[in-house]
Amino acid sequence: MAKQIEGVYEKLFQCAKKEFLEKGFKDASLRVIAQEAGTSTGSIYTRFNDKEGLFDAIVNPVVEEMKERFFTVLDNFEQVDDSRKEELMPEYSCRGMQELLDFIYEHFDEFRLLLDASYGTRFQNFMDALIESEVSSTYRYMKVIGCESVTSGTVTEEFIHIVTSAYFTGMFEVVRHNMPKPDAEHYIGLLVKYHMAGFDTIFFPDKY
Amino acid sequence: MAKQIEGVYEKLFQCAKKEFLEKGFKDASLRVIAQEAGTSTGSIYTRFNDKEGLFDAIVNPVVEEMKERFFTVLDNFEQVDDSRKEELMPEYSCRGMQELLDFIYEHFDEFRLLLDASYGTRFQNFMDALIESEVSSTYRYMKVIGCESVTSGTVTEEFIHIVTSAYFTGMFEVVRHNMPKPDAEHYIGLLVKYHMAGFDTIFFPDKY
Amino acid sequence: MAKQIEGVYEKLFQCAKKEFLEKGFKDASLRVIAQEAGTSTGSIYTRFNDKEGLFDAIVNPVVEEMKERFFTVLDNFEQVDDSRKEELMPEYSCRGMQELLDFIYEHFDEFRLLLDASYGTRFQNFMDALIESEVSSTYRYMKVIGCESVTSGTVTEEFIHIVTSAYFTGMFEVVRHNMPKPDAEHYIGLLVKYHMAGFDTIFFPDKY
Amino acid sequence: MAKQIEGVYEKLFQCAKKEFLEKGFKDASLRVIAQEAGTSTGSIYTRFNDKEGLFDAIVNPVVEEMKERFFTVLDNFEQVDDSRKEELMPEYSCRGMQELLDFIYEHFDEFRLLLDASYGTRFQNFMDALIESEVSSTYRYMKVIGCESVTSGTVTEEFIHIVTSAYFTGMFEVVRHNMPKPDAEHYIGLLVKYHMAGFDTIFFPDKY
DNA sequence: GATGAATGAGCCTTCATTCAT
DNA sequence: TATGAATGAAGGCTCATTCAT
Repeated sequence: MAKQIEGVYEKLFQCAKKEFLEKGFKDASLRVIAQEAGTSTGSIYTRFNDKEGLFDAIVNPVVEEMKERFFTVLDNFEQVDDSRKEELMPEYSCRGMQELLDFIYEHFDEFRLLLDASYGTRFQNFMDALIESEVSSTYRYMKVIGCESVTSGTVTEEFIHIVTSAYFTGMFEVVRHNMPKPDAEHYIGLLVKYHMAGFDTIFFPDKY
Repeated sequence: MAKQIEGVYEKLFQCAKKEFLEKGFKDASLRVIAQEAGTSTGSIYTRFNDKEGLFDAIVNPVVEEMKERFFTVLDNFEQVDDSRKEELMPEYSCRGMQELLDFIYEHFDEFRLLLDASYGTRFQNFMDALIESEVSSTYRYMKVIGCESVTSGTVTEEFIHIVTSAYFTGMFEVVRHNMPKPDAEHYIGLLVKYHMAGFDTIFFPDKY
Repeated sequence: MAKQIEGVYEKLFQCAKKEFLEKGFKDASLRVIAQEAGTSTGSIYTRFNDKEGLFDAIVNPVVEEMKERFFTVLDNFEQVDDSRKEELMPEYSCRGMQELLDFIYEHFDEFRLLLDASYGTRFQNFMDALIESEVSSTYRYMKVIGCESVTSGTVTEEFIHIVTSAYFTGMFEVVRHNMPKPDAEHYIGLLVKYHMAGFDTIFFPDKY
Repeated sequence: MAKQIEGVYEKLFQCAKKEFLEKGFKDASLRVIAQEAGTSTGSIYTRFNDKEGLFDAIVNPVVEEMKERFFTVLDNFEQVDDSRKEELMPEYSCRGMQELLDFIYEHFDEFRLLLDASYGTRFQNFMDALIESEVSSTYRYMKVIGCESVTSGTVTEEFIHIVTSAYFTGMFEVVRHNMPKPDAEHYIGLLVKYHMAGFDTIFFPDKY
C-alpha cells in the first residue's frame, strides 16, 4: 500500500487556510490551493475527501476542543451546589471568558475562518450554536436560582439569546479586528463588566 | 411607445428577493430568478442593468432612507446644547432605538438581505459602516461631556466599537430570528436598559 | 400613413458612421447607435432594414458612384483607337489616379469604412473587386497592344493582379494614415511614377 | 501521472485553425472548435489557457521565427560596410524576399490567419509592424548612402511606408490567393524587379 | 411610423469532482 | 497513492431582431 507523501497534508492545510481566509469557502478554488501547495487537486480528495472536508480538517478540531472546554466549564458550574451558584457565578463567568480569549488567540485563524469564511459549510452557524449552548445553560441557571424576572416570564430564553449574542459578538470583535492580545485582554475585561452590569440590571432589578 | 410588461418588475423583484435570501448574492442565479419570474434573463438587464443592480434595487432605497433617518437623529442630538446632552442622552438613545426597530420591521426582508446575503455587493460592510457612524458620534459625545474614562485614555474608540457592535448585534438578532414585532419591542426595550447599564458602568464608574 | 421624423435618418447615419469606424461592422452595436442618435433601435429597422442595411446606406452610394466613374474611365480608354492606346495610357492612368484620389478625399470616411471596417458585410472584398476590374481592363489592354511578355505567357493576369494590388494598397495607405490631402497628392504623384516605372520594367523590358 | 489524451491537442489545433480561418478570431466559437475536435471546452483551457492563447499557439511560433529571420537579414545588411551597401543592396533584397516567400509557404495557414483573421488579437497589427521595421531599416539605409531625394526632403519616411506597404501587399497577395508555390516564386521574382525599378525611379532619378 | 422591452441563443470562462494512467 | 486532464453544467452578460403598444 503506497503511502501518502509526507508534508503534503500540512502544505495543503496551510495553503487552504490562506485561500479560505482570503476568499471565503465558496469563492476559494481547490485548483489554486493545490497549485500553491505544489501538489494536485487529487491530493486533496485523497486526504480530505472533498472541499468541505478540507475546511473541516482545518476548523473542526478547534471547534471540537472548544466545545469540550466550553462544556467542561458549563458542566463544572452545573455541578456546583445550587446554593452557591449565584455567589460563584461572576468568577466562573469571568474566568470562562478569559479562557475563551486565550483559546481564541491560540487559534486565531481558525476563528476568523469560522466567523467570516464559513458560509456554505456546516459551520456557517457555528457562532449561533455556541451561543445557543451558553443561552440554555444560562437559562437553566436562572431558573435554578429562582430569578424572578425569569420565573415571572418577563424575561425569556429568547431574550437571553439576544443578550448573549451581543456579548459574544463583542468578544469576537477582537478577532475580526486582529487586535494584539494585550489590548484584547483589556477590552474583554471591560466587556465582561459591561455585560454583567447590564445583565444584572435586567435580571435582578431589585438587587440594589 | 414600448412599455415594460406590467408586473414583471415586481415579479422579478420578489423572486430575486427570495433567491437572494435563500442563497446569498453570490450564489443566486439570474437564470433561476428570471425563470421563476416567468421571464427572460434579458428582462433583468432591461430593468436592473446587472446582477448587482438587482440587489441594489431591493436594498438601496432602504439603506438610503435608513441613513437619512439615522443621521437626522445623530445630527439632532449633536445640536443639543452641550450642557444638556448628558441629561437628554437616555431619551434620545431610547427613542432612536425604538425608531430603528420600527424601521426594521417595515423593511424586514431588506435587513435580512443586508445582514446575511450581501457578501459580494457594495453593501457587504453595511453594518460595519452603520456601527462606525454610531461609534464616532458616541465618541464625540463622550469627549464633549468630559467623560473621565475617555479623557484619561482608559477607554478608547476601539472599545466603544466593541460595545456598539455588541449592542447592534443584539438589535439585529430580532431580524435574524424572525421575531414577531411585539416580542421584539419588548426585548429591545430591555436591551436598551442592558446596554445603558453596562455602558455607564464602564464609562461612568463613579456615577453611583 | 405616418411620416418618418425628419432628421433622424441623418442622425442615425452619422452616428452609425462613427460607431462603425470605431469598432468595425461586427463589433458595432445598434443599441449604441440608436442611443447616440437619440432614437430607438426600431428606427433603424424602419429606415435601413437591418444592421447590414445601415452599413450599406452609408457606403454603397459611394461604391456605386465610384464604380460608375471608374468604369467610365475604363470605358473611355477602351474606346480609344487601339493604335493610340499605348501613347495615351500614361496620361489616362495618371489622370485616373488623380481623380480617384479626389474622389477618396470627398468620401474619406466611407473609404475608411470600406477598407478597415467592412468585415462581415458584402463589402468585405470591395478592394479585391475594384482591383479585379482594373486588372482585367489592364490585361485586355496589354493584349491589344500586343505586349510581348503577355502574349508569350511570361506574365499572366494573376501577376497583374499582384502588381495592381500593390499599387492600390499604396494608394489607400493615405486613407489609412489620415494624411492631409496635399501630402497625399504629392505621394500619389510619386507612387504613380513608381508604379509605371516598375510596370514598364516587367512588361516592356525591351523598351529602353 | 495524468496525461493529456494524445491527439487532442493536434485535433484542437487543427479545428481551431479551420474555425479561425473561416470566421476570424472574434467570430470563431470555442464551443464549435471543441465539438468539432470531439472534446470539451475545458480541454481548450487546459491546453491553451484561453481563446487568445489558442490563436497564439497557432500563430506565435511562426511570428517569432519570422521576426528572428527577418531581423537577422536586416542586421546582416546593417553590418555591411557602408561603402558597399549600395552595391550589395539588390542581392540582399532579392534573397530576403526569396527567403520570406519560402518561409510563408512553409506556414501558409498561419500567414492567412495573420493577414485576415487576427482582428481582436495582439497580432492584428502584425503586418503593419513588419512593414514598419522594413521602412525604418530602409530609411536608415537611404540616409547612409546619402540618397539625395531623402536628404533633400523630397521623399520622406512616410512615402517609404507607402511604397513598402505596396510591396509587401503584393508579396502577401500570393497567400491570399492560395497560389501554387512555383507560380508564386515566379511572380515574386517579377515583383522584386518591379519594386526595384519603381524604387530607383523615385529615389535615384539621376541614376540613368 | 415610433418605441424600446422581450427574447433566448450565444459568448467566454470557471469550477468541483472524477478517473485513467 | 499521485496526478492533473477531462468533464460539462453553470455562471453573468450581450446582441440583433421582433413586435405589441
